[in-house]
Amino acid sequence: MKISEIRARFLAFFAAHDHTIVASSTLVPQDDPTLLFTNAGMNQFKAVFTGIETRGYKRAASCQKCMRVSGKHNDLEEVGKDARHHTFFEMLGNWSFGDYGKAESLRWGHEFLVRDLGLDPDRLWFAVYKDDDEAFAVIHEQLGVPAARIRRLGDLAQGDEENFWSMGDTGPCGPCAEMYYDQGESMRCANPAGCAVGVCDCDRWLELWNHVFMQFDRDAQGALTPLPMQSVDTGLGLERLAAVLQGVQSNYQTDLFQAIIRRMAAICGREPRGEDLISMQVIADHARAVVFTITDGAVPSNEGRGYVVRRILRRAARHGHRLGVERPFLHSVAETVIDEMGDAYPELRDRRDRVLPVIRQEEERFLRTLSAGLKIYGEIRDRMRAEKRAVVSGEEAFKLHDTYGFPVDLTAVMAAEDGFGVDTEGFAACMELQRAQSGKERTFMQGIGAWQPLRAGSALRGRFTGYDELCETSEVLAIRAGGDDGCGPLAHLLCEVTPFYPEGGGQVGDTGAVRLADGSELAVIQTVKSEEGPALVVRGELDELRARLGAGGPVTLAVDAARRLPTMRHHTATHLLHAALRRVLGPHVEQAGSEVTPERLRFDFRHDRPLTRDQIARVEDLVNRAVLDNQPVLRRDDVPLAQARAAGAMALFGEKYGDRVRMIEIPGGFALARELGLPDGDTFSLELCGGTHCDATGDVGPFRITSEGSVAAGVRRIEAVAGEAAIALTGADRAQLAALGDVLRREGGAYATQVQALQAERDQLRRELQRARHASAQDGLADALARPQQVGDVRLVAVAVPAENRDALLQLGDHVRDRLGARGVVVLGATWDGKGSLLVTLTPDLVERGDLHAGDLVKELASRAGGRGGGKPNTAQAGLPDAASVAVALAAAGEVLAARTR
RNA sequence: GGGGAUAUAGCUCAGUUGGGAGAGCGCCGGCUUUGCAAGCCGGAGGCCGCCGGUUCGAUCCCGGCUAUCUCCA
Repeated sequence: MKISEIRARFLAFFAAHDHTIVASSTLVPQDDPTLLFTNAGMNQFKAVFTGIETRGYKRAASCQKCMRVSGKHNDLEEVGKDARHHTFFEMLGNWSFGDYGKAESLRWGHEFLVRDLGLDPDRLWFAVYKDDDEAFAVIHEQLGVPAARIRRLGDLAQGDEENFWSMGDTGPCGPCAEMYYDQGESMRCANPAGCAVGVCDCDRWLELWNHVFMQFDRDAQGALTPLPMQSVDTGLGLERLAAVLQGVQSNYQTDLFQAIIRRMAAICGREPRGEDLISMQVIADHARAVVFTITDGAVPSNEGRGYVVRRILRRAARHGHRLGVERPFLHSVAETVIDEMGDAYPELRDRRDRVLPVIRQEEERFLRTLSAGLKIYGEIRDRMRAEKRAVVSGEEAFKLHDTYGFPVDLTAVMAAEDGFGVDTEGFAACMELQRAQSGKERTFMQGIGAWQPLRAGSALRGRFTGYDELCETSEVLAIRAGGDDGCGPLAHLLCEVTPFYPEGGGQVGDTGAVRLADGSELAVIQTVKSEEGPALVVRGELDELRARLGAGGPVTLAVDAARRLPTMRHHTATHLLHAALRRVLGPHVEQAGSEVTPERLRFDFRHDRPLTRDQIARVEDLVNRAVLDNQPVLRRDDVPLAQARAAGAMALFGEKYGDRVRMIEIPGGFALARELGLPDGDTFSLELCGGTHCDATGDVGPFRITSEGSVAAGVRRIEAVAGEAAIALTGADRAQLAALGDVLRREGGAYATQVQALQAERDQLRRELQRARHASAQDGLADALARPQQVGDVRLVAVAVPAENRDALLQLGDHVRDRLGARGVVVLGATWDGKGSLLVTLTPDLVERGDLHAGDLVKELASRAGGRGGGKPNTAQAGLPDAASVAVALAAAGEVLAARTR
């Protein structure tokens, strides 16, 4: 049975049992800083389980894209070596939100595996939590599984959380039941404690399906109280289920992986055997991970999830290298992944043309890093040979890895070719040191406490009204600690209704004030999201604030309109800019990030080359025309996601959306229609967006692009201003131009041409002046040259010259030296900027002779005149305090030279 | 968030007791050549990333900033 069929049958099975089939959520979670990637099917239902969010269904099933890159079974360096572990994998799951419970979940699970898929029921084993008699009974009595094949595991009292699931130390938790498949005696391990479910962790006992029963809420003391809404959360690994059904012993032998491995074998021309097979498995796994993460909006970079993507991609590239492939190849493997999985995940096909080049670019970048590293390695090798060492030190290997991104295993390969070893222990020690160092500083985002209600019994739910209101009277529901920003402790307030917009979607959080019942005020310095609603950030100790707020009577919440209004202008301008960019550059332009503040807007988007000046002008023009059109900005709240997509709304790459979304639409008016040749009434911009906007485009006011540049490969950044800020900018520009006009004494017009002419004239004059000065200086020197001082066997020319900078002085020195030809010493003095300067130059034969050194001479002369200097044997310079000291130094030249020459 | 490295001509990079900025490729001009990713000669092109400090003097030493590369989280 092919993987695609298993996936379809799972969903069909649960659909037949009244489950709503939910699409996989994106791999890149947006509002959850604790999560790098979606790592379980239940991620998208987290808020539903905790009761904060409700959906139109109580039963759901999905096939979820998942990524795991850390943890003992998912260590990146281990993936691909064994039969089971992956970075990217698919998780089948069914859920009950306060609907059915253990019995149904276990029964359906069993029914699906045995009756639908035809697994041998005698090979199924079960594990339940020690005290979960209910689950035991269901499995034993209703499913007819002999007691001998049901194990009781875990013991919370002993700290053994086996078969007991929890989200964290506190919160929802409960027992779970696991379904295992016995792969047979031939797969058993040699564990001395025995080979059995719950004892060993080997491939004989394949854990297929985990059913979690969320029954309790655990408090800080560890006490369990039953939840009002009992839920079920299950996870069934698609890859391992497929391996069982296809009768193979490794996930990599299933149809989907085989297709990818075959492709790789064709690319490198090797057989999938032994070490080569391992490399191909690594590549197969990583190619899937790379394709899916990039499709969902991750981009290889040097931090956060982008860094994970890069590491995976580079590891795959490295294994390709090992297979003898020296040119970029991953993008072709990626094509196979897209071909194989595009039916189940249409987004792979939709984004194909964006994803493949990203992969290729990163691979090429890696090749560059490698060749740079190779050079550094070459230096190390030369040094080692010179020092007659045979082992690359841990520090050296680590530096290659840490600073130049050169993989250690490759260092080892290179070293082996040169007959060297590598100190891998030393390397590991360096690595550990760095790990410890960065771990130490992990206090980020800490200090946010739990909400403390001001009055018992009120629901902790804040409603946002800021789309329409800037001021509200409301009740403060709860307060919590908000960490410390370095200027003192912070606290968060949760209000029943709040006009304050929390930071999100690129838009900054609102600031403003809370007026308390006693007439005093609290400054709101920021607003952030929380699961319960917008949290107003204020300064102060928790206890002190609680005292001031009392029992939470009504307060007045006033948003700082002087910041909010320009922010709204910039947000609406951002949508216009996005639409204009797509019109001017093409539909491939996609938002890659944005920041909207009162001062300006910043917009990052995908485009692979710099914008020309003309394109920038056209984009700015188009936005201004859209403003001029003064079309209403239409806001539609609560639109079903599917409907919004069907309407062609631009969803932000990687943003997390619920089932119902908010849509911002800007119609294309008459002027725009003419400008762009659009059909009348066409839409100019349609985006999913939670931000605050102007009522009409005219409110945006003038729009000016202030900069265009690059932030990462394939991503450009535009910064712009609208409204007041644009007026200010225009004013500043006008003032600049006026000042320029005043200087040039011209009204308007051809400033550039005029400045060019002035520059040309200046260059000309400068050259002429230099020539004239040079000529006159040489004239002045003619006299001195004609009568050089004879000191011993050398001739000395020591004279002051009218040089006006160092270059001129050096040139004169050269001139005199060349005229002297041989056995000549030149000492020139000059004055500029009120300070004296001295130059000593020797003819080459004297330098060769070795008894005279220009540097020593100039030092001696300078010291006699209160200055200092030095230089090379042939030429040297010194600085002197003033013009008078130059004469002193020149006068001493003969005496100093006489003392030194032989 | 924390560390390491790099920033010099359009591109790839050299440049150490701190003392006149270089090469190769590319570009422009001339000569040569049946043809070629050809040859020869000449030329243009640089605030040596930005700001400050030390120094008589900084591409070079020190500090800060910015950008890029890279590792760890």
